Amino acid sequence: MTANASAHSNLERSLVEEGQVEILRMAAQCFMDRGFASTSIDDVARRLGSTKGRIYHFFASKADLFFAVAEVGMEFNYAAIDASLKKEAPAIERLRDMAFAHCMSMIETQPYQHSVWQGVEIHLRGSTTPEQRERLNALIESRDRYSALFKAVMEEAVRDGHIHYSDPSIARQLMFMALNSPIFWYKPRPGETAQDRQRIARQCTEFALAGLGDPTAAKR
Amino acid sequence: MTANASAHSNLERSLVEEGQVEILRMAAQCFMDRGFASTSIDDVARRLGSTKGRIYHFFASKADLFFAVAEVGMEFNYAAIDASLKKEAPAIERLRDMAFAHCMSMIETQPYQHSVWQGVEIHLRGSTTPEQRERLNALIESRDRYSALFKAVMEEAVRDGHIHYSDPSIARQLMFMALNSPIFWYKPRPGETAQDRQRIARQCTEFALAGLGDPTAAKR
DNA sequence: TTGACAACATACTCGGTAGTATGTCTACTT
DNA sequence: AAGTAGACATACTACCGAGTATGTTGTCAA
Repeated sequence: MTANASAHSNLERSLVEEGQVEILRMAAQCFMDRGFASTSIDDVARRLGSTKGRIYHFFASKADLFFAVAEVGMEFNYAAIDASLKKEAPAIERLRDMAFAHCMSMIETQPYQHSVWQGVEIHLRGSTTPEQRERLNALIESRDRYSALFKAVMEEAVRDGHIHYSDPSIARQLMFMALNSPIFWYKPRPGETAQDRQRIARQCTEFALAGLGDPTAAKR
Repeated sequence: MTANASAHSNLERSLVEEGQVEILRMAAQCFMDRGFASTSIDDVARRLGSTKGRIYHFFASKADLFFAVAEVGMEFNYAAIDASLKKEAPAIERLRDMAFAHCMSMIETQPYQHSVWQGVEIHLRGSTTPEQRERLNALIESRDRYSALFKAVMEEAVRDGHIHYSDPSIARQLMFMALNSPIFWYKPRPGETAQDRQRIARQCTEFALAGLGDPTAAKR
């Protein structure tokens, strides 16, 4: 817990000026709890024990704040899978590591990831103002690049004969769905350890790998 | 398509007075496109080519309309898996049929199911007024009973040694996540046939079954 | 034919919320 | 010591959207 938590904090600090970090954290919590549309700036301010003024001093608009949260969330993900991605190992092994790391990121930065999800959903429905559209497109692009990292490794694992499926794009959707699912149902338990979270991520990963046709998956 | 579409229409007609059906359909579309919170009653009215008056004549509030949509959605699901549930066959076979039928229901009544999902999410965040709370609890209860139908069959299949996993509740979450996922990424294609949708549902089903540890799954 | 009611449309109220304008205090510079 | 700027708080505006109150029109019963 301490290792990852501090890693996240460092990343947060590197991305935004100190002082905005707390705002982002509380905003992410609110967006997860009530959804973007139902969250008022005053809600976030209340959670901060401050007022609107503080938020609007740093962020131009509600959408601006939201995108900041989502972008930090994506940074978490890139950082999480980085080591596994570069590892020298068979594709199937890299894929498993990336999947696990991704899933752990979903669990340990859940509020941020929930905002990322909402951003993607908003994009799918297509309802946005022209100005926010650009920022949203950038987020989606980031998400696509991230997804492509998995795509490449998956294709390699298919060539190696370790996984197989009919429609690759659907397969990726299903894999991410399994790995992302803790976003929706994970709830930190009092007295929970890092091992507990790892067990969750492991089961999600094995489920996903097995779903992709890896015969060695879920044999535990 | 015609068979299922008419089945849905019949169910819709049996559940609500004729004339409300069109309202429910358009409302479901709006809720899917913009989300519950961002959908205004005027949006729904515009989609209907009418005004607020028509909607408020039949539904007491926006929340009332939403719950009506979600409840019809759940009725679709119960109806969809009914035949598979009663079938005389090994548990693993019933499970596969139920999973497939459920997934098809997600695809073919997508807007309704998206509302069901949102309802569950709203419940998870816990933010609602006391009055709507009761109606929401009923929806969640319906969802839980529905999930329990799968739980029973899954336990039987485990006893038969056809599937296996560590945490049953997580396993069920993951299975539903895979089966429900078309809610989010399915988009009807022009000129699409019922077979196309079945192919999608089949891949989701095989992914889910394989994820649950069924060694015969995804062997196609 | 006339009333009564269902199925809407029109016109309005009113609260909540995004965004703004302005004030205040502190720290730091020179 | 005075000036400046950052980091907020306070007070206000303007609008949007849920809900309501009140028409209007067609239909059907008696």
